[in-house]
Amino acid sequence: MTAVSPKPWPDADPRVDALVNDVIGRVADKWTMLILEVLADHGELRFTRVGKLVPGISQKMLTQTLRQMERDGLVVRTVHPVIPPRVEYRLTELGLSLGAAFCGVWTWAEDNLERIETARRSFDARQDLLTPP
Amino acid sequence: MTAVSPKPWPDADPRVDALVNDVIGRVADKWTMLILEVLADHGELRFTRVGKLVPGISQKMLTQTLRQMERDGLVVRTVHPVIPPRVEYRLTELGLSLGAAFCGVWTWAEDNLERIETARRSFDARQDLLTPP
DNA sequence: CGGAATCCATAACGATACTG
DNA sequence: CAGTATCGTTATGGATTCCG
Repeated sequence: MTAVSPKPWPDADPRVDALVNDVIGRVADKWTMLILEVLADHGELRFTRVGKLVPGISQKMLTQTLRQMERDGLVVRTVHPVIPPRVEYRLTELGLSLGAAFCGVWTWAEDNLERIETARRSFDARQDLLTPP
Repeated sequence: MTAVSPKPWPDADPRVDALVNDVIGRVADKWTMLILEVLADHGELRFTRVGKLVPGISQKMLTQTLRQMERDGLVVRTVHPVIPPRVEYRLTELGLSLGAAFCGVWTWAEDNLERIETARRSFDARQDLLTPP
């Protein structure tokens, strides 16, 4: 992590804001995060292996998400010109740093899972009181 | 942040994993993050005011996202029984802690915006080389 | 003012089939 | 094995209208 501004929320400039939001939108989706995790855990992996390590992902989304991540400079794709083909994926330094940044969110989610589920049940119970069919 | 496991990536249990992923999937979307930010910045806000502070959000998504956040215990919704109606939203302690956790991702995005854009341009340029119509 | 309800376009995704 | 291509479905989100 490089320099951090002193304010609790980093920026107010709407232009930077929009870009940051765009980046986050691309980076913070379900599959990207899961692939990020397995690559951070296992280092370099083959295409099929990544697919097996990410629970419910379809082959289409696997390809698509890996391409995006490659485009964004989060992973490097290495093609070994052999038959059958062998393609390895690993995180770049940028990808690793993103993993580190997201680590806080993962632990937050873990730490607060029950709190959230309790809140949901409570909320849903309140809703049911207002609509008893 | 409470106790953190020693490993670089927090968990390997597939069940917890799935739940965490679910929570992250809900919590890490575009609008939730933006609303989280404006509420963290401004404290308590009225419905319309939040809408104005979040750049391109539609009224539908504003309502929907705020409801979800309320259900998850991230915000509290206070209705003042006056006319015209006055409804205020503010972050709970849980919401604030999520904001703090996401701060790392925001600063990461800010710090690496240019790196990502450079990577994208480079990637796109490489692609164009392979398909010159 | 703060929504709820409806309609509609399109983007996202999964399943399937085919290829080098 | 590591994809690409196509199709059909579902989910998502904007625009609009109406209501207490």
